[in-house]
Amino acid sequence: MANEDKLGKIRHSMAHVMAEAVVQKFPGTKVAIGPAIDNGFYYDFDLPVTLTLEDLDDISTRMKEIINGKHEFKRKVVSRDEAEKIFSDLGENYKLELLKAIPEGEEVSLYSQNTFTDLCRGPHVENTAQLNPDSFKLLSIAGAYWRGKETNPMLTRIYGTAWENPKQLRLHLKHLEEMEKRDHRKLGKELDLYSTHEEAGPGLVYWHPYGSRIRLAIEDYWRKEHYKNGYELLYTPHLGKAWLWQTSGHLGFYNESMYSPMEVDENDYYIKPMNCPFHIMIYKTDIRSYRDLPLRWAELGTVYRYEKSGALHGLLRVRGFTQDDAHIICTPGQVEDEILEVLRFSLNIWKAFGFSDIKAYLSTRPEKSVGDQDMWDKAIVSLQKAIEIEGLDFEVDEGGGAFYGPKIDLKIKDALGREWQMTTVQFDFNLPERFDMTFVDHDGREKRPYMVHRALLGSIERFFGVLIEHYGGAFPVWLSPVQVAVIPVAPAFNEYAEKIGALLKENDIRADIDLSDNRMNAKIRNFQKKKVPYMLILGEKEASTDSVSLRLRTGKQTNAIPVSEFIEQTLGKIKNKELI
RNA sequence: GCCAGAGUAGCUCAGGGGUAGAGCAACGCUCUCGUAAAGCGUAGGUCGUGGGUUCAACUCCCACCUCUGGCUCCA
Repeated sequence: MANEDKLGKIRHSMAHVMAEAVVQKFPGTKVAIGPAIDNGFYYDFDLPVTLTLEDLDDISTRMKEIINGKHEFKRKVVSRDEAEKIFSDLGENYKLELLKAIPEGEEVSLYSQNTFTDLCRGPHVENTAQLNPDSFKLLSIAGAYWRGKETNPMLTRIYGTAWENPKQLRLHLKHLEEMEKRDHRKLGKELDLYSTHEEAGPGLVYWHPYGSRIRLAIEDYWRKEHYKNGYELLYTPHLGKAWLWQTSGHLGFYNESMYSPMEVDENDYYIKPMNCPFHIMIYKTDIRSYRDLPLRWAELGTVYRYEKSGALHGLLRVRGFTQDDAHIICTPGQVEDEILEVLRFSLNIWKAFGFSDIKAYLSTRPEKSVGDQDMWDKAIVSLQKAIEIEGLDFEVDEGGGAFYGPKIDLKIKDALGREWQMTTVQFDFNLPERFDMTFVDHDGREKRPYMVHRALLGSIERFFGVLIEHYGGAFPVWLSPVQVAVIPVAPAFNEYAEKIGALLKENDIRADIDLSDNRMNAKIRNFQKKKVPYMLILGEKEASTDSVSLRLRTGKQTNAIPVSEFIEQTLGKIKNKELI
């Protein structure tokens, strides 16, 4: 898109202007790379000082001056030797390294504006006059490894956002504010949904009563759908002896994500980072016929993985989580249908939770991998076919598969347009081999089944985090921890409130009855802050006519609804998974 | 794990080398109330943990833990 190109040029040019400002302000700074990114730009610096947030203001001010100076962006093609001389004179060793990485035969170009020259392929705007000094903002300072490698030195990265005009900038800043408001960590506290505890172990989630109510609603629905779609549900242990993990290969290739073993009766036991080996143990308790296949076995399996401390993030990145895992074991001939079925099933579930903007990513064979080429090719074809039949947008991630098989990942877009990787459907050519899984085919011969791993929601914890942000805490009725708040207008009507509350509970509606000595207005405010979808206000009028006065969290109110009608209506909304 | 910033009452936050402050919440009393906060009062903190400097540290210094923004990694 032409517009995107234009913004890209603006952002990339902003990065250069920022680099100039930083180099001017902090002589001795070496510059690394500074690309345009979604919504803005960044630039990585090797600075002689550490930056503070106040420095960003100074840098912005200097940037505005540079922009207002109406400097031309000049492009110059130079020979490698010339470029090398320029950057070694400047002492820009990062640029020299980048220069060396440019393939032979490719043009080496420099871009200069005002006092700053950068090794850059461009393109840029023609003149800083085309940048608006009031449509960018420097946002944050962060550390970043040179070229993204952990062993390389840590550089200082400054992130900024830049737009064509101040209005667009304002809109974007508002969007950022909205994201902050919906942050699941903030809402998790405000709505009393979950907590984590440093003294009890970081990255481990404690589900509070209201969070648990939501989780139960999710899991109940999940189980029902799985039974409906031909799955059996399993429960398996949390620990397994080293033998299991040796056989599966996890001790070899997954060791650094696993918790240290504990010794029991002179054996090493490991807490599970994955559920698959356990499902395979169940598979191997019997001789399986082709008539038994496909087997679809699902489990809400809680796993523990060691994550680097800096990687932990609210519910989205934790050390203990429950996967909505399943393994499909089938004949090679069945696999195509099974994949299609998984995809279809998955899309239905996403729809029920209110997500319909979904994109698929197909990952193919990486260099280091197991299994013969023919199997890989066929598997990839069946994955792609399924994506196409379901009419999903997709991208191919060449070589992005696991070493044991190709996969489809689904990324879902939330209400704010952010993509989250949740569903994963992965072929496994490794475990059936390692565990010597077999089935007896038509011809009486033992053959190797295909195995497909899949997680729909991914993990309950992460899904919950995304769900909170998607709805901004205002969950659809069927998921709301409190579906109905019952509020008497005065203590004299407590009895009627209790009667109505009991009736709701009898009908499996989650109701909280507020008999505190708060005034009615305060009660409404409290429930409003908890984003309870329905509030029933009960006083003389209602008690005498066996009715309720309904207030929605939107503020809308309807008076004198007969009790039975309200219950029926609410049950209908729950069943149809309506927002409110 | 790495770079930077932060950690003060249940929550949100102020303060600052001389014995710790507000609002909300909690608790008690009064009020008996019609669609987003009634009034008054009481209680609540080894100022993240450990060490150091100092007559004196919540404040300054060091180490560690955790959180936040990133990098790396990923459900």
